[in-house]
Amino acid sequence: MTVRTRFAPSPTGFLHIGGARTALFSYAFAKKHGGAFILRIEDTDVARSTPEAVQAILDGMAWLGLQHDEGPFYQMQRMETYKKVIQTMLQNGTAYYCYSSREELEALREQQMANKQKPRYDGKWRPEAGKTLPEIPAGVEPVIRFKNPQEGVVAWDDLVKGRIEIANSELDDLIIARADGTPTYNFCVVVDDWEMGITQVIRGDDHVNNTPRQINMLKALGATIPQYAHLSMILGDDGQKLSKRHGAVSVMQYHEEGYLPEAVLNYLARLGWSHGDDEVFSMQQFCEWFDLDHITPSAAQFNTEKLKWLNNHYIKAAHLNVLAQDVQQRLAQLNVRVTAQPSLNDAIALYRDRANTLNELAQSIAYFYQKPVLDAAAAEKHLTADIAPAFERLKVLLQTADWNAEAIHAAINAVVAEFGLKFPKVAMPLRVMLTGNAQSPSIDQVMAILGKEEVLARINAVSL
RNA sequence: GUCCCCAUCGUCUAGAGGCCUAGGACACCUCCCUUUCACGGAGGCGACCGGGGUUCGAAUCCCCGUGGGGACGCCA
Repeated sequence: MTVRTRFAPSPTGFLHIGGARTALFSYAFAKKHGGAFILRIEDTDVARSTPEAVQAILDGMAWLGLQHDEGPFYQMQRMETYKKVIQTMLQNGTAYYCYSSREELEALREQQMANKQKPRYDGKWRPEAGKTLPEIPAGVEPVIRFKNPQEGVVAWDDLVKGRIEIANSELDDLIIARADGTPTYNFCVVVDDWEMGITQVIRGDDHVNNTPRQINMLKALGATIPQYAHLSMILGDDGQKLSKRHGAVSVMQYHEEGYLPEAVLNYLARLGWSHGDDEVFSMQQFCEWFDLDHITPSAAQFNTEKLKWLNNHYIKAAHLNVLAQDVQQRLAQLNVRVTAQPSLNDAIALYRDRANTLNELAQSIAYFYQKPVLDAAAAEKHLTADIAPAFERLKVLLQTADWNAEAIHAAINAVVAEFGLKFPKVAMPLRVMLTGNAQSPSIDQVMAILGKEEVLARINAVSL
């Protein structure tokens, strides 16, 4: 059978890191088996779903390059299908109307909690052979409930967690359609997974408890039961659960902060999945290697430091032109206008090794295009009066030097020799005058890129 | 409270009963490279939650405990 997986987010917020990993694994599983990856938007919660969130999810998926083969399907556009199925269930007795009010149910729940019982529907309106149902109250719009079996167990072999068995006595009759007639999540999922021919449901393990209910409904509909793989959750850097209030960030924020999608993808792939000792691999390699057997069942803590390390790796490996295009925009955001000279590509080539993010890269090379602000501590330490004579001489030599790193290096060396200094005694002040900082790549290379005119201007701007 | 799940270095993980003196990666520390800072290279520190079984042999299997997490919505 052809593999068909799906990613089914609800558009109530941005695509966060946990959702992105779920999507990645679903995508990779489909690719690995030559199957289809389907995107389905679960927007049946009309009150909380927004078109902005839909767009945010689409943007996030696009940035990561997780392209779906089918969809996006929107559940709100499939109402007729759901209603048809509900009618069938009402007719064959696997679903029924329930007139219990919200207040009634709330009171029931509280009472059960007080008695240290698991809160659940009491089955008041559940039709049974020989049972007389209460009189239908006036003015109450009924909900529709699924008539869950009361005996036996539901079991499945979870592809990540192994066999899970839950007694039907633990389950109650869940609502499949609201009083206003709109179907609810658990029901839509069942109908969609069934009709869309999903073969492996790969999702977060907060859905484990929904699985037995869904299986029961699938059985009631005579549908084929897909396989399930429940992924454990991703914790924040601090080990705390990620939530909207705490730590959860959009994948697009990683874009804004200067992470490459390759790095995020590679990092996410290794969060909960492994292929021996392999750490760095391409998306293509991942899709060839991916399997459900090597997914860890336990929760994983996000580690930004490792993400940065990977991002640095991909920055070092990226094509210069691709980096230049991106960095130019980031510089523009910093109000730095990139000019033809100094060469942006050269500046990036010089700095990429030390940048963990593209933002860092942009910031670190901004001084090529705008006068540096001298770091006070560095200036005090290195811009001392005693080197003034050496710099007078250096200016003369630079004036006539061929403008390449070797010649510049030779010029500095000549001054160093002439004044009996050590190389850093000249290099460090130069560093501060030209870049504003005490750290930079080889100063001769920096100078070569900056250009003779600008180098001399910056040296002259400092009075020793 | 009830049900379900989870448990190897600080973090991500390898590990499918002997290959484990528990391997790799990030982080951290030391040294090398060096013109500073990085990059790179070489080392180092550092873990099988506890207790019982099963077995000739257990990080790996079973049970109990402990700890963590999830679910219990007319949310998804």
